[in-house]
Amino acid sequence: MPLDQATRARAETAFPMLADCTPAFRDDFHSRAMYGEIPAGSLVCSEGQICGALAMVLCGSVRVRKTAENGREITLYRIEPGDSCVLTASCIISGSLFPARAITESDTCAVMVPAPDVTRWLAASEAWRAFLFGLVSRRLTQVISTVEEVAFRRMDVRVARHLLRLSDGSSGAVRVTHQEIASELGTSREVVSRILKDLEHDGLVGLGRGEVQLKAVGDLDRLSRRD
Amino acid sequence: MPLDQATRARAETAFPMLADCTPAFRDDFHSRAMYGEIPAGSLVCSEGQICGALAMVLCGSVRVRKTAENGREITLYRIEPGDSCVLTASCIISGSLFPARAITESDTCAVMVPAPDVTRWLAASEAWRAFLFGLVSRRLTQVISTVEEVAFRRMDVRVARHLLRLSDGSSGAVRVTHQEIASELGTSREVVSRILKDLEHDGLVGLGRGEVQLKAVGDLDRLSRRD
DNA sequence: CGGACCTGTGTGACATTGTCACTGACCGGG
DNA sequence: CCCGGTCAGTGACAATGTCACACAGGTCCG
Repeated sequence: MPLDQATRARAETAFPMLADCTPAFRDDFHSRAMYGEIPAGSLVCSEGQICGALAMVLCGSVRVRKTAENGREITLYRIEPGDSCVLTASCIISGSLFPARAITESDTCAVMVPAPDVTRWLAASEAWRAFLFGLVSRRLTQVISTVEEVAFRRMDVRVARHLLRLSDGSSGAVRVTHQEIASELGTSREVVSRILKDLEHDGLVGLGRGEVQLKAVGDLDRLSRRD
Repeated sequence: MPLDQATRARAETAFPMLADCTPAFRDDFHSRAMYGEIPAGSLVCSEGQICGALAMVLCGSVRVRKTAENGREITLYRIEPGDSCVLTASCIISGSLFPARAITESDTCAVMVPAPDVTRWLAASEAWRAFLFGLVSRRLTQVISTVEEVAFRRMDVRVARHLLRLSDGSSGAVRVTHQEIASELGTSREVVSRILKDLEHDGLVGLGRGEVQLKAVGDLDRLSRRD
């Protein structure tokens, strides 16, 4: 469905580029973009797929992950409000294949732009070019920092970081299973269990079925900054 | 120095985009681009630097790597003839900082494009847009596959792959130190030494100071495809 | 020639992480 | 209540990372 007034406003809040661009482009954008909602757990884009539209996320989040043959998986990055799937963008523009899987983590709403418009605006609008390149550049930087994490960081540090990210840095309980943490970080459930047990032993967290209580956020933060 | 006739030809061979584009753009490109040579071992771009020009490589190669606090390092990807440093490109266009270090591995020659022209052509030339997005897309895919390697692949498999890459898949000796392999793969010298000793024991390779002889390329290839 | 010195490699001990096999604890629905 | 599914804990062992140190092959220079 095309954009109503309220959705236009939300889009312009999430994507400041739409406020800074020329009125001509903005009108064109709003006349072509479609509004869509995607329930949690949907497969947005799968390995090797050719993408037909660019999703610009307004609410919810999408996890882009890579899965190994043995079932282990790792999160490459997340697409959150104000973001967009650049891999999709790259694939649209370069015609190449999508090298990972994207799955909505929560109910997600987005503005969808058909592929032909994505390329057309690339020629027509300075703001749109800057927007897309900004996305790609940020994404590349994010994936590179993922490489750094995986290659150099100790697993307890990575678990601590992830817990803090989940809790927004505040104290309290986080609802998450050991398996979910393992999938996020690209390791196995047993390793996460072991590390959480150690953290519990040291009083940094408390453990319950499907939840982790952050007890000493200061210590967790210190741990997460090690090395 | 600006491009002479021979260099123009080399550039068009390495970058087919220059042959497929409009004559107007091609002329513009050749009038603005500069030819440059960079000796092996030069630091092309360092962490956090703002890039002033886009290098399009004609010969030689550039290794882009990330270094950890403890000195370990890993190769993110290589820029080889026909490639260009997209991180540079992204940084130019989005004005962000370069998140890694790029060092020439061998004497490298390249065509340099000043940053203002990079953005100007982005508006003016369809071929240039397709070229840049293609680069970025490929690069993102490469870095993602690096994540996959690091997160999921066994180290002996990765060492075998790297040796085969170095030798172009043929038999014979490769001049490389254990430390160099370790830096390439993001591990430590001791681990590489241990794995090479095992490979030697199994008759897959022979070892000498600063060199590895590939003795059973078939077996190495089989190992490199495991999992 | 004989050291001083540098780079490259080998090795043992130990910590961390990954894998496998199995156990039991919790929770919802019949 | 029992059953089946999800979730977590554990021990054993393999693979990898880290540290400390030994040693071997060169180069340079007195």
